[in-house]
Amino acid sequence: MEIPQQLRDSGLKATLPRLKILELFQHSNVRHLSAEDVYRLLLKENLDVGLATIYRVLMQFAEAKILLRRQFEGDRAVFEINATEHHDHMVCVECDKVEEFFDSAIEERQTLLAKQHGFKLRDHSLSLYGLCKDCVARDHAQSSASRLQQPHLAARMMSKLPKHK
Amino acid sequence: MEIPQQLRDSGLKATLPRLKILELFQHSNVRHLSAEDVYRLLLKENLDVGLATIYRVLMQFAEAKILLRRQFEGDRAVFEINATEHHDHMVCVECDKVEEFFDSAIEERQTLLAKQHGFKLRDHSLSLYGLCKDCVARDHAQSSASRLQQPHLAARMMSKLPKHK
DNA sequence: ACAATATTGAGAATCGATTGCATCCGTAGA
DNA sequence: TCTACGGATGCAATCGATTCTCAATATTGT
Repeated sequence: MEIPQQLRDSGLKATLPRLKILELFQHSNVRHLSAEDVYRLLLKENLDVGLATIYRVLMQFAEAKILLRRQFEGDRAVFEINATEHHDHMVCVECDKVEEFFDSAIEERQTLLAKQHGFKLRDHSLSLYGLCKDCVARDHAQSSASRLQQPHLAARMMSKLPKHK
Repeated sequence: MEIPQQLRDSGLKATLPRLKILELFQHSNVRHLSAEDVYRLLLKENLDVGLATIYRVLMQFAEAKILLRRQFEGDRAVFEINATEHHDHMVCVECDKVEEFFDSAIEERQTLLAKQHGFKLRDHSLSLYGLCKDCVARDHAQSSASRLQQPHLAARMMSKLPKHK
């Protein structure tokens, strides 16, 4: 469907910021984008849309079910287009890559467990955290050289790096 | 084990704030506490510990695996004592009650799926959101009277209430 | 008890996100 | 096509949660 029509169907005027933001999610090869991500991507196209507008538009798109809002462990919120089937996520704690997966066995168990608890299920969120295939391989290559000393707990505690670039 | 010893084993000095905070988690009947929750509970015992200290101590306890940090959908971070078996959560979107559950079938599927993706699993987070048994019952009782008009999408968008009291 | 060192508390600073407001613009109707 | 209305935008101010800075204080090994 045409983007402007899709917007009007949700009761939203077809403005430039909204058109461009939706286009971004439909065409970007990165599926999960934060408000800042969107802001910077639009800047690259010489579109200086205010951050406040981006936050507002993302919120409206989420309300209209055009986008899905996701919140991974401690990280800022990201959005993805709501066009594919339901799925959960594997997040690499090293390179931040996000992979998607679906498992009907897990879905069924969730439904069953909710029922057993008298719980009326509205939504759920399952995320696996760890090292993706590439990062496992890379870490393995490096570790042979400098395996000798691991920083101990106290030292690691002091070195929490910011997550975003 | 004695609390002071438990702290020293983690390389932490047995200070009053730390003792009291750990005690709180061991004895409070509410399992999941935010930093603010801890702050207010300590105030009730006439202990005015600075918020910064509480955030620091909670972080250290999480690093030391004494506490587990949890982050539910959009909400602030909460902590729970890491003494019981691993479990996941059902969160009531109406009364904020948190129930815990465990399902080995789900756990196994997660392990399998990670392996299939070449993913080295470190951690995972599964939360179900919906209405708990009590809130389902309460809503049901009220709905017969005022079922007539539901606020429409735009109106609901405008009424995002803050989550904490 | 003392010195060395870790910890605390208060407030300022940061971070992501939201909001108020004056202005601007998309769109339905003339 | 033109116009006016109401929604949409940008900016700056603000928010709540968390982290940082730094001087003052408390804990621990000796």
